[in-house]
Amino acid sequence: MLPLKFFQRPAEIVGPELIGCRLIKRQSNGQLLWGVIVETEAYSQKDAACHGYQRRSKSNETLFGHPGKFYVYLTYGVYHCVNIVTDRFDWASGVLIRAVAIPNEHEREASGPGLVARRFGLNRSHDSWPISVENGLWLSERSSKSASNMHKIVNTTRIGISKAKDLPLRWYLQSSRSVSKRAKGDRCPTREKAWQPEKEDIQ
DNA sequence: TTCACGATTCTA
DNA sequence: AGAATCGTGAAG
Repeated sequence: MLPLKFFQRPAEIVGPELIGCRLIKRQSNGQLLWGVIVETEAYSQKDAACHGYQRRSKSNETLFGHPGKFYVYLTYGVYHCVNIVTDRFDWASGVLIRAVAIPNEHEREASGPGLVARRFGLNRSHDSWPISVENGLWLSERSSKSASNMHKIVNTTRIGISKAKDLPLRWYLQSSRSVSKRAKGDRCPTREKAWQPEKEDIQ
């Protein structure tokens, strides 16, 4: 379990460090569903693309709250997006989880924020949930073997927004085929070369 | 009450 | 490239 301290830092610091960490959910049948985070984006109050930009409301309240919680919202009336609240109380900021690589599942099963939420069964009812093992929904650190510092992390601009689109606040694991959209000129690795999570990654 | 707009995904 | 889809916030 990642310590609270981890989240009590600016989103642009937490964003890239979340790459390689695991998203874990205890399902109703008792089984663990988990995957490695391979793509993230950072948002904070000072940037125009952030939900908390100059506007506090019922729907984005969690983003202004304490770090270490999930901020889940509905977009396009259809898809849910999962965020991690970061930094400090009363300052809207968070990291959007854009893609997760799940062992023994299709590469693109959770390739995109809406698909991540769908696969993990997350929706508005999970909004403001603390990240904790007790709640059955948490994050764990990078494994020593898996996606980590020895893998290249690409830093590029965010996706699907109209405002502040030039800020380099998106990060992804270059060697993963589960990344939703790659930066211009970055070719998707072949299955042979690509990194992928393995069962042994979990402790 | 009305209207425009998405932190998206899927299909052509 | 374009449509689908609906909750939310701002305007009238």
